Amino acid sequence: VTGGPDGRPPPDRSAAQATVSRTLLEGDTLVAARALLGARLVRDPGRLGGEPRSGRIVEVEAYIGREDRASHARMGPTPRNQAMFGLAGCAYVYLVYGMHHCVNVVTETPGRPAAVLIRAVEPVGGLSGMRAAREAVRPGARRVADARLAAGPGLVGLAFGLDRSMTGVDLCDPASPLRLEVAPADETPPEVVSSQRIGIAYAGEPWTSLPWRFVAIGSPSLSRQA
DNA sequence: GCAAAGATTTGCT
DNA sequence: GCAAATCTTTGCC
Repeated sequence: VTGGPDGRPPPDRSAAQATVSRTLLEGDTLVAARALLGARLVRDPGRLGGEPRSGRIVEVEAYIGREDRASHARMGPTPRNQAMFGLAGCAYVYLVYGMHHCVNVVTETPGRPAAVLIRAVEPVGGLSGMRAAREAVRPGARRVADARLAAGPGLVGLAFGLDRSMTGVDLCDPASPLRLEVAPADETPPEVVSSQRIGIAYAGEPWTSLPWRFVAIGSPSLSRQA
């Protein structure tokens, strides 16, 4: 290893885990959605404090193109959804029902709106921070099992301290405060099953029936039974 | 300018 | 099983 222009050694990134490849996310959204199962969602604490929060992605949904009547991109680019028309690998975080923040991974090429909604994560690290976030929103609420801390799209946002300011963050950059890391090399890839997307009855057919939801079979952290 | 519904979660009936 | 919480964005007047 040679030194940098200023003579100092380059920063040591050998300990950092690799992030999900942008090339993968720039391709077919259904392929990317399946591939994201098993990957890790990681949040550096920053001003939130505590240890880094991380978890294994176990449930996702695909939203593809302007023609998808269930997609936020169905009415063309707007201030809210413009991230979906941007660079693959960036985050699109939106507020739903006035209280829940949900995070998507943008896919495909700029100009064509597509994204993968992260619907559920199996907590791996930083669980105390996830519990603290929950307690801050609902003081005295019933205590849930560790596996249920991020078992739904709104809960992922809460557990990882996300809001719309995270929109545009590059999830493929190892230096980002929020990123996607590949699964440990010794981990067996999850067995995957697809089914209909949830909560999109307004879209009508054929959109409501498309099998664009993917879950890791047997995970205790799914938003509902596979 | 205003009314309506939403890629949800929770707790009570 | 059902309705409330909560506020942004969209659709129509």
